[in-house]
Amino acid sequence: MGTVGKALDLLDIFTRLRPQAGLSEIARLTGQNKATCHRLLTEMEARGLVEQVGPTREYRLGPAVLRLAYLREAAVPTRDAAMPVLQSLARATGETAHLSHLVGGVLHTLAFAYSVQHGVKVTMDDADILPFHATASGAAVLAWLPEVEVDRILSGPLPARARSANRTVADVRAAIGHVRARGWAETLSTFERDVQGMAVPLFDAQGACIGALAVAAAAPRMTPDLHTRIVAELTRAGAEINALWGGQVPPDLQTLWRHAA
Amino acid sequence: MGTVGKALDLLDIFTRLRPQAGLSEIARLTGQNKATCHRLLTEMEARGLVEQVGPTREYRLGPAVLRLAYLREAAVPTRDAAMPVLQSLARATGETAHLSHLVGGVLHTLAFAYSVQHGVKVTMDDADILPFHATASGAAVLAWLPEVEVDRILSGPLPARARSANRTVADVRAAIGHVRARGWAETLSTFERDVQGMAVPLFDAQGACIGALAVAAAAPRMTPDLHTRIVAELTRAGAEINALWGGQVPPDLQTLWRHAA
DNA sequence: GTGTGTCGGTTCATTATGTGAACCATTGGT
DNA sequence: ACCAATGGTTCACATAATGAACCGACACAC
Repeated sequence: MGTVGKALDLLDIFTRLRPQAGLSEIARLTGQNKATCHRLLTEMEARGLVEQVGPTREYRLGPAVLRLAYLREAAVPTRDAAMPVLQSLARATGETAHLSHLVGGVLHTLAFAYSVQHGVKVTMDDADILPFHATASGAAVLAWLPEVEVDRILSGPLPARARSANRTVADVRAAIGHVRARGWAETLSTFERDVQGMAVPLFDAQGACIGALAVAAAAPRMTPDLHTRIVAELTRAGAEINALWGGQVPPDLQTLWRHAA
Repeated sequence: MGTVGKALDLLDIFTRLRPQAGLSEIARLTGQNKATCHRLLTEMEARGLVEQVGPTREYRLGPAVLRLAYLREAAVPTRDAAMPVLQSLARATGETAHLSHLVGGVLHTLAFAYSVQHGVKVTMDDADILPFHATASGAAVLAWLPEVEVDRILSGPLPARARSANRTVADVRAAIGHVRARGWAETLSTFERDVQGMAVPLFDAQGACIGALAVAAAAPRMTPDLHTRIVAELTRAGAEINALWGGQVPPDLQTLWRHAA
């Protein structure tokens, strides 16, 4: 792996639960040498990608990332464009809608919208990581990813949540076939108890799968009627976001969605 | 310079006017070898920091920067915290208020707020770069930056705008003294014609200057009365944002601001 | 006080990694 | 058919990354 990759890997240790970390801690978490970490962090600090804070000299993400994000949204307004669709999807279904993005082999929450209809709702957070093995979004993405990518992802370590749900790689592979034939993915009480997730894939201009649009419903209030309504709204919204993003939906999937709506 | 620094420098070529660029163009703009650029870009693409788009294979900022920005704002909500103050400053003065951040020796717009009072207003954009030599924000930052930093910045090339305004390094150095003695910076029709800017510095928890809060007023409607109102509101808002951010304002500056308000 | 464990940061011999001129294969214009 | 771009690749070479050992500072235990 190149030096730049190592440096960028250091950024992944920052999460919502661990917003900052000391030098030794970072070295321990990444398995890199302390001196190496120090050099890489110093170099990133000079560009504002990370910054040191307080007398403990802990590192955290720096202000430069904000600037880059503004420029990205100005150049390609994925979030701004999708937000209205996401909100109308949440309103139409009465449940939580969310959008996830595939970046570097990991599925991240890009945006979400709640419905005001029910007091009990599935809650989310921006930048959360979604496990492939146990979410509808993950299944939707896997189903339309090239075989080699799927292999690479499934050969990785199974996250704790997937193991506890007794989902093996074979289970996931079997599910992929169903998902592809149906045009959307569904999971029941796997990612979280009492959450029913349904998702459709999103594509880029070259027809490569780059993420998923999903509805996360509170399982106790699911009915056959609500289920069909969600499928209809989800496929419609999926087609809409793909159109807004300039995504190229495979023709067979397009017809599946047309029949679902 | 290290490899990581070179890689991150490549990101700086993306601006609002040039949201994407081809490989050869990037190599030309950065002065790096084409093969080097390609390797660095490929490595950054693997982490989603940049992405390639369309049949031209041009590069642009990738989706990973959004995730990093969410995590940054979640960890240290600079923008969210400052936004209300910025809006009330714009409302109280009837002019445009904006906030800039010093990152990697460059002053970037972090946020801004317009007043609805007048149809003619000074307009801004997120992530814009402010020249030190010809803005109130730049002067405010220079006035409270360590001498060595000031030297480093002023020894750099003068931007075209500063030259056209006939402002030399000596001019700027002289101005710094006045700014420091007064507690706030002011420029008249320098950054843009018919724009009067006034700014106060912002500090981090260690008392280091990290940015500026400014009001950009339409010069034609400036009156002595408005001028004193802006100074009062600006210093009050400056103290407030420094408090919100946990910034340590130098004691002598605190007293200057108290007398101005 | 004196050990013992951290911490952030630095040094420097070793070597892995990055470098870049020259090279393809394509594309688009003349 | 030619030329001048483009994005991307190769490989001998040299620069830049590496990491065990080190430092001084701090905090806690005894």
